[in-house]
Amino acid sequence: MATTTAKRGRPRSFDREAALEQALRLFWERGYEATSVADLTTAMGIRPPSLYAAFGDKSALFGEVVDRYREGHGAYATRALAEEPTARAGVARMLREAAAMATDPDHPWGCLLISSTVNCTSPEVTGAVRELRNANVRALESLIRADVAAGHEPAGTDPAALAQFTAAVVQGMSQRARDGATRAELERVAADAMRIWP
Amino acid sequence: MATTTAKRGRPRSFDREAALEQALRLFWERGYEATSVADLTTAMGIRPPSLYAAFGDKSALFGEVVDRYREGHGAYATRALAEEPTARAGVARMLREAAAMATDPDHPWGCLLISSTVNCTSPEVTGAVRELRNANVRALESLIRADVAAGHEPAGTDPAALAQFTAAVVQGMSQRARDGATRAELERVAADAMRIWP
DNA sequence: CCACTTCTGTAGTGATCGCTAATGAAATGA
DNA sequence: TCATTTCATTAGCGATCACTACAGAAGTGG
Repeated sequence: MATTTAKRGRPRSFDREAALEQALRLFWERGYEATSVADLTTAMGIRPPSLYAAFGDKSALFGEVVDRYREGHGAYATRALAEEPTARAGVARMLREAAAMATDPDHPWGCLLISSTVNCTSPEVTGAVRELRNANVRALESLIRADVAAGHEPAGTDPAALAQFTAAVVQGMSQRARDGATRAELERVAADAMRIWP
Repeated sequence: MATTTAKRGRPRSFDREAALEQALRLFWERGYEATSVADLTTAMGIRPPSLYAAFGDKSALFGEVVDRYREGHGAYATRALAEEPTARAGVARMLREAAAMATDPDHPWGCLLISSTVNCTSPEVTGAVRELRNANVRALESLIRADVAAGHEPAGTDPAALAQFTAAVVQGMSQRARDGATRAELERVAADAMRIWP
């Protein structure tokens, strides 16, 4: 198979990445189901057939938005857990950065993975995003467990409980941000949450 | 004005309270906007004109549902804070009971006030329920502050921070319940959360 | 009985939902 | 040049949205 770099046919007349970013903002702000295709095409500056040709359908577009979010605005969490020397330090940094991200005035408040499919009648879409959240909880639990096994955390550290508690706090912080809580308030919540670690 | 107990005209042929309960279940499960009037009339066993005659419109029906929820399934929180001798004991009981309520298999998971208007395009409905949540946070802060002033809480107790932290934990527990967290897991979260109190 | 009031069921309203057929426009390959 | 390929536009698909006009049914007061 020769890799044909030259493209046939009429080239796309809009910036796919820029359009995707507009879709991300809208889904982040309003959620999956409350964002209509008409809303999307208006914000993206294209007509419905262009959206369907470039992205498939609404749920596929949302899937790309979720991927983009996880690699962009949401990547801080994975980075914090991966880069800090201990699980405890990673969680502390993640919570601190979550407070900043969730209240950043440059984009919608809260976390897209947490808020965009709360009221969604599509089991596929709801289930897929829920599974991402629950996988994050399991990954955090594994990270803490590995850290305990390596002797980096004190005895009495309960990986499952700490992961579940951290998940509840993060998801609660997202909701509080959407309700208008400030960055300072959420940073205080994050700092308080760390005090339950042994 | 004489109070006419006898009703004129054709009497209503359905149980208004039972119909309201069915609407509550549906709004709790799916949220405000994702629940259609057709869904509601089917669950309530009535036709649209009966719904509109008895409840006004969809948002007014939701308003009655919210009131019913606050006086019913959601009343445990106010009761816990009012009946326990200290704010600390009240919050501990509220969190413990929240874990049980949010995972009760007899009704939808989570908290209706927290989850039913996350993705809602009506500013009136969204704002009204958000204001109820934020009023609860302020009331909790006042309760803790009064308890501190009365000398029932140790020095160093920060009413605003504790109220915000508790709100985040409760709202996070609701989300975790909708994601499938068990009662035992959430009771552990609740118990852990109480450890940040001085 | 009749007149009056209120509720119920039928059958819609216009608007919006996600999505697409058909046609013309803009690029490439030969 | 000209056929081929791909995209953009117009226009509209059937389904569903929240909501209601209308007429008949079921009660009360006289």
